[in-house]
Amino acid sequence: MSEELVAFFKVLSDANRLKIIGLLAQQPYSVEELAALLNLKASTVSHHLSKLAKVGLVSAKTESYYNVYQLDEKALEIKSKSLFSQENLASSVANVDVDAYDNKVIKDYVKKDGSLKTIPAQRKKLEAILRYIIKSFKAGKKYTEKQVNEILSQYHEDTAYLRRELIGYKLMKREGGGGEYWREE
Amino acid sequence: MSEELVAFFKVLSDANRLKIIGLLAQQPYSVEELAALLNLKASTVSHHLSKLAKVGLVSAKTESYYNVYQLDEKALEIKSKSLFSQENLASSVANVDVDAYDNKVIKDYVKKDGSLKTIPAQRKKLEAILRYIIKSFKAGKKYTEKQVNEILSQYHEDTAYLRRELIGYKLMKREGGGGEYWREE
DNA sequence: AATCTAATTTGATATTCATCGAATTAGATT
DNA sequence: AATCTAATTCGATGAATATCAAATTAGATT
Repeated sequence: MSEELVAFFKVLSDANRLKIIGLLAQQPYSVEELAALLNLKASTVSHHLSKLAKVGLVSAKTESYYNVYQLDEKALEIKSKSLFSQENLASSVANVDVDAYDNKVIKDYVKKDGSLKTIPAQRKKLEAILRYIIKSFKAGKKYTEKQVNEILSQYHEDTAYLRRELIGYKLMKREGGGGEYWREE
Repeated sequence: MSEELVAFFKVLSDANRLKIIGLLAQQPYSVEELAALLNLKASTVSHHLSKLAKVGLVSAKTESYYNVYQLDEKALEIKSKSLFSQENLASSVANVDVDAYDNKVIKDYVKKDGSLKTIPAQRKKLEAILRYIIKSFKAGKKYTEKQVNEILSQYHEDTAYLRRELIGYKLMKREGGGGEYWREE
């Protein structure tokens, strides 16, 4: 899907191909004429035209000796309107592993036994670790501070710091003074 | 002018840059995060981002350690709407010599004394030669057949053929039986 | 002040691709 | 049938560029 979009942009990312589109927007031309107009060899123009044809922007009509190429203005209009549609933007990231960053950070900071080597100082890395830790809490369930500390102690001895940051980054919530905690959804 | 358009397409003709745009369309990211998400080195991502920034599609905000990049959606929308505007199509051909084909044909068929080596058999080349010859006639002036032949004889002895083709291609017009000719405008 | 960290820049490498000339193909004219 | 002509395909070459590693820069933390 996304490959198609890349291919489309690749085809248009050449000055001579853009000139061909501009010329064909005025009137149809044969390969030989385009070659003379662009100061290129016919073989080169043929090469460009085949790329343009492959994405459906131009088409050829055989006229006695000549292959007369014309612009498909409909295709151009349709393509240009949908280029950055929600659909295309989404498809471009379809194969991206959205957890790659978190996984990388977890790999760097979590030991084989599941505990943390250290608590990362960098904000974004800390966030990733906190997102990892919060999974140990069931959504909807209420925990006492003691229970919270017990779970966090699997990760690091500084449970108070982890608890505070979980709340600071709004991954966990606390009820007034009652000492009740729960995972934010 | 046209160079700008080529540059824009060049920037977008890379799969990883499109992925970056897709990702930034969802939320801002730091270079490091993008590198992890795309499975690339930070230096490579930095390189891509600088190209995207150069055409105004993304911009960076420094946040403590991080350079957090965001998509400029306005710029994206504006650009995408005007990509194939009449203006851009015209500017792409601004530097094209529209007479190049005719000149090439003339160079191939006209001797130094101004007469034709031969009359080209190919339709498109004949047209170019006829467009060249018709310049010897003043617009608006009426000519007798004898006068027409005299002018055409500078180019080739087969004046009847040239005369017929000039009329066939509607470069010249003839009044009924009266034998009056004039150049079409 | 000294040390870290993320980002950028630089240099090198490998790949992609525009261009040309030569060979081939497809069609038309004689 | 034989000969032209335009177009395409093929092979080679040189230029552009995506990528990485290493060095450098800019800022923040301790």
